[in-house]
This record gives sequence, structure tokens and C-alpha cells, in this order.
Amino acid sequence: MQDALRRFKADIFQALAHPTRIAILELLRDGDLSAGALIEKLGMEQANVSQHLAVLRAKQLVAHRKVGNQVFYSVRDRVLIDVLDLMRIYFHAHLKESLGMLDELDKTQEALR
Amino acid sequence: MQDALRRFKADIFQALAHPTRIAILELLRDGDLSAGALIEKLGMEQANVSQHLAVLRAKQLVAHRKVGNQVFYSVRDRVLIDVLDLMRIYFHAHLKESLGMLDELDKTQEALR
DNA sequence: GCTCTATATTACTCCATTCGAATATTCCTA
DNA sequence: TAGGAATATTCGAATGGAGTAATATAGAGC
Repeated sequence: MQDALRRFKADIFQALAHPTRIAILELLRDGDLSAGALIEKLGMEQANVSQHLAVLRAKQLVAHRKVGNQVFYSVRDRVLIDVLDLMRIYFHAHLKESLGMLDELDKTQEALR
Repeated sequence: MQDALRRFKADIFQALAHPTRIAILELLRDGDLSAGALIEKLGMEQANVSQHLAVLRAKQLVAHRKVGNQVFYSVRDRVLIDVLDLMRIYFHAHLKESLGMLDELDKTQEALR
């Protein structure tokens, strides 16, 4: 049972473990977006984005509703946003030591979010 | 740059995306433990645990110090524990819909942590 | 220095994830 | 109902992650 909980957590983290999927969740932070809008904002292949959305859907991190031709996605639980926010604190605290990007980091604080 | 940051985040989540590594972090929740102690508590192969520790070390999620023959591990940032706690909230909210374990869930509330 | 214990690393195999390309599905509109 | 737009799914190739077994390293004590 303990173990099932850990598998569950691991699954969620697995779903979060891709730059594109993180980007998607961050884009959905302030409200719904259609798949098309996501594709445009991400500037990536339609099929690729759609596959990542499928992962997020499978793990139930996002909800989706059809509106005519389009499909609108949203973050299913604000707690996920809280997790991302907490991780942002972590990232700010440790990015410098973790990567060799000190210079760029200092120069582009605004890029951090 | 945005992208490098997201890759960094994804890497951290990737490191968290395994039940054994989550178990390790939870075991380290209340203080340092030696690799041997972790192996014993986890009841897993030495090499296997050591590899998972290597992942956590590589991503800098844990700190380690040598004491004679042994190596003691600790969580490098409490924020990670907070994240795991948040995930528990998420778990409680969604497990029923997410997994097919309704019955056990209701019967073993105390096992939840 | 030799041996024992604790831990890490390597090699190999198996399974999962990722991407692009092509194809399928669904819904709208003429 | 045919065509077009939006989105999803499938396939194959490449890459990456996980587990086991075997081997290597490092420190302690004799």
C-alpha cells in the first residue's frame, strides 16, 4: 500500500519529467487553452504536442473538454501548480550549483519562472 | 534559456520518477542514514539501491558524507519533502479516480502517509 | 601489507519513452 | 454529404532507464 502510493507519486513525477510537458502546464497555469493554441505557443510539431497531451491526460494531470472542433485543456488540480511553484523555489536555490550556467543566469533573471 | 530551465526542471522530476527513489527520500525525511541502513530498510539489492543513490546524487537531490567505511545520505533541501507532502494531498484527492484501489483505500486509511 | 566490510561502478539485457511521418477521427460548414 | 480544419493515433527507429550479476574501490583493523 505504501508502495502503491509511491508508485502513484512516481507516475506523476514521470509525467512531469519532460520539458515540453512542463511548458504545457505552465502555459495552462492561468487558464484553459486549446490544443491548437498550445501547439502555436510551443512552436512544435502538432503530433508531438498531441502525444505529450496524451501523457498528461493518461496520468490525469489535465482535464479536457471539447468545444466544437477544438479541445480545451486545463490543469486538473491546483495542487499541481503549487508543486511547480515549490519546485521553482528549489530551482532558484540550486540551479546555479547544478548547472554551468552561472553567467546567463545572472544576466537573465527575468527569464526565470 | 527558458528551455534550459525547463530541461533542468524535467531532470529533477525525472530523478523523482521512481518509487525506490521516493522511498529513499522519505526514509531520509527525519535525518541522515547510511547507504547500508537504506539498503536494509528498503530490503533491496545493494547494487540496485546504490544506483538509485547515484541518480539522486547526480541530480544533487541528496548530500553525502563519508564516515570511515560508510556513506551517509541526507536530503539536500527540505523543499523536496514539502513537495512529497503536497503530492500526498494530491493523492488523497485523486487516487480513487486514478487507480482501481477503492476498497483497500477505504479499509486502510491509517496506512496512508 | 592483507583481509574484511561497505559502497560504487560496469556490462549486459530488457522494457519504456521520444520523435517524425503518415494516417485516422471528429466536427463544422458549404 | 463532401471537404476542410483541428486533433488524435499508430508505426518504426533511436535513445534512455531499470534490474541483475559481476567486479572494482576505499577504508578499518589486524
